[in-house]
Amino acid sequence: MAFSIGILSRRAGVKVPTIRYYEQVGLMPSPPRSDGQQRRYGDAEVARLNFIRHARELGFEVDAIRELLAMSAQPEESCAEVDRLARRHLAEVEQRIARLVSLRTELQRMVTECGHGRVGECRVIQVLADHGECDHDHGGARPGSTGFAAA
Amino acid sequence: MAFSIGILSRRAGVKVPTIRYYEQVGLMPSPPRSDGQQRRYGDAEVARLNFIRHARELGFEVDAIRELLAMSAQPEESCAEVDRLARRHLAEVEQRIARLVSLRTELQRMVTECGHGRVGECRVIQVLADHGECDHDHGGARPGSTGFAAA
DNA sequence: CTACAAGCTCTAGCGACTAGAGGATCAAGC
DNA sequence: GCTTGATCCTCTAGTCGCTAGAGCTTGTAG
Repeated sequence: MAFSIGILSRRAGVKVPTIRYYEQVGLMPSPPRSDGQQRRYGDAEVARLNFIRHARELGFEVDAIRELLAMSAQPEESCAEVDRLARRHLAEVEQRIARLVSLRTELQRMVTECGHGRVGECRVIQVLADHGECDHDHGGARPGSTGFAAA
Repeated sequence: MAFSIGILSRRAGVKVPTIRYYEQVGLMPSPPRSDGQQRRYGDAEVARLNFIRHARELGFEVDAIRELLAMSAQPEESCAEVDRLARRHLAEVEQRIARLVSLRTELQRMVTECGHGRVGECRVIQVLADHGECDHDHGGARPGSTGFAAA
């Protein structure tokens, strides 16, 4: 019935130090201890940890999971808050996708324009160097030199 | 000709503490100092910092930027390495997009299936709770309770 | 009863910054 | 020349979600 943190780890697919970390940040309860101060868990903790793991896999932050867990303890309440949290997270994921997609576009343009010649004519380097707000030219850089290479 | 870190900050669009951090990790050179030990920069540093900022905006890691900067100092070399770095980064971005897209799908499914009733019947909570490896039932949870809610 | 695996606490590290304390310096105005 | 206030300096610590390791104790199987 009562089992160790290692067993819990295997049953829920979460590493032992991570479980202790979750306890520290208040996602998991402080469980009862054995005579020698070792943590003892039951099936409810497996379920809770699975919930946490799945929420993390979906990209929810620890703070959000704390709220989701608190809400799931109030099954008679309206789920409007749960819905709001999930929608907000969805919106964040969509923003990150949009941003990454535009990064991908620019990266693709860079690598397809690269003529595979020398660094001095490399499109990748040029794009990285040219995108700043250097609207006035800083003068005498020879072609093929970015002029800032000394660290 | 020689200007302060604050001016550099404004010209390159990078915050002052970030510039000092870049110096610490070797992306920016240790510049000459004034009599009172304040950093003095020139135009080359503006260009270098713009390069760094743009690479960061494209999601390159600091280690990769260090390599890109070193390569750009060798304009006669082949740009094969530059190309390799950019392509590897592109592949990482594509992986992240793929992962986020599948997250988005699951999140969308969750929120559209939510009936906006009580938490106990909320699809969002159910999906989070059910996805684990709890293939055998943990017994007597009343309908509407996840059975792990005590922290 | 002895190994030794697994547990414990505590501290520090990752990446890329950001924030703040507490003090020095610089440039401009009078 | 002097004062003011913005800017600069170094140093430490915090962010997030873990992960790694040291050094010690406990549990369990043979």
